[in-house]
Amino acid sequence: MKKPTRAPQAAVAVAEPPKPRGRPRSFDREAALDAAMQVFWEKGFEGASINDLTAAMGVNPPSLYAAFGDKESLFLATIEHYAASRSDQVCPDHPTAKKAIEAYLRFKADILTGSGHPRGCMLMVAFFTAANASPRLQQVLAMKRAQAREFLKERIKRGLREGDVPAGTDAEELADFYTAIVGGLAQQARDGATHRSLLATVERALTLFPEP
Amino acid sequence: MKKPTRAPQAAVAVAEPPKPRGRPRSFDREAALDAAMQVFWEKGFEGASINDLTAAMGVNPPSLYAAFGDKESLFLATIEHYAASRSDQVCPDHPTAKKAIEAYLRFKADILTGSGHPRGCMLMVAFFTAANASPRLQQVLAMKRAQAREFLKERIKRGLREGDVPAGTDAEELADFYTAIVGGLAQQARDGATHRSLLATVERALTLFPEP
DNA sequence: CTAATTCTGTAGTGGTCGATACGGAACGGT
DNA sequence: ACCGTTCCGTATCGACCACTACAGAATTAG
Repeated sequence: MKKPTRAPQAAVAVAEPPKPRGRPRSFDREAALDAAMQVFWEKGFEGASINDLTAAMGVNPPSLYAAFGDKESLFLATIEHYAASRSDQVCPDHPTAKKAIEAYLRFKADILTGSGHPRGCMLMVAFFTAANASPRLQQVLAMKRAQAREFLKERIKRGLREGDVPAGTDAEELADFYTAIVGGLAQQARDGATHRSLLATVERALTLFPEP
Repeated sequence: MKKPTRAPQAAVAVAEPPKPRGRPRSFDREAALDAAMQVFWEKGFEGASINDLTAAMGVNPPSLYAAFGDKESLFLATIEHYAASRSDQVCPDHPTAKKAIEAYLRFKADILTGSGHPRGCMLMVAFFTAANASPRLQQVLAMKRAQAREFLKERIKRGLREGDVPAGTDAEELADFYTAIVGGLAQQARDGATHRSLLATVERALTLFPEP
């Protein structure tokens, strides 16, 4: 992607933008994206109107459309923003599958009841509020859900290879179980459950993780 | 509510309707309600338009409004129809709390993946698609959710009294856990999970039901 | 029969939806 | 200074939303 040729005087700054020519944008794109994420997180995809979004972002409709495209593109951008800042933050360097999944569940419980943003999981809200959306959007959301399940499954499989998960364990089935736990936590968090209540369910669910 | 006085000639038929006077309704109210339920179940409250509903019910808008009131009233009627025909069908005569909850979970798994209606739990779809709805509607939905949790909690408490649940068991916490399981099952079913997969999760979740 | 009543279908109502046309403002290049 | 470019704010656009006015059809009461 990088063309080493043609670098006129930019000897120092590599990522320097080539100075856009027209009138500069009067708002912070990342801040506006974060505001849009909060609206979608709270009201869902179909439940959030352009009016809601522009009000929260402090931007007029033409600026929104110029910066992000249509409503669906903006939503996809907020999904990536959400995944990058929340969903994909699990560090993978836990010694055993059980510890990795414990960390994953605790991390989820933290986010689901965290302050400074709406309750529950944005991807789950999106899932249930995109029934009339385009197949493209539904496909992206389905992929995100499948990724979460895949993360659990692959970590269990690695535990099987490394011996910290007893042989004969059904990785698919165990991943399904903990995926269900995460889904249940997300729903209860949306319903107003406390962080403490979620952690209790996490603890209980972890007690039946198979050990050698 | 009943006035024993003034019963002219209705000696035999007690529930006989007093023969309405105007033009008779040209559609079956229960069938229309069931069709509306399917639409709301699939698309959610905000996602289902009056157009979708009238098309599925085979009825024109004025007939819909005359028979059910506004959209929210129709939705509340479908919620009751759903609860009466699906959610409230658990027979309570199981000898132990574990068996009762096992039956409850298996029954949920059956409904969530049943044929002849959309996947997943209508109440959960309603929950996530009523963010902009009236407080009255949100309150009704919250009550329905609380009832499900209460059913589990009370059955566990009864098990504690009758001795089939070991003393010291935290009924609140255990009920929260199985409520999360049900929520997770509902989400996975909506996502296309098989009945078999759901049953596997149910089996796994039941293995950590405390026994004396 | 006529009158009263209740439902049905047509054809809309005002309001909000997502998305835009347009003219002026703010910038860099020359 | 002047021009091309890009963004901003106003003021919409047609489409769809939940909902209904109205007139005629179907029934019962008398």
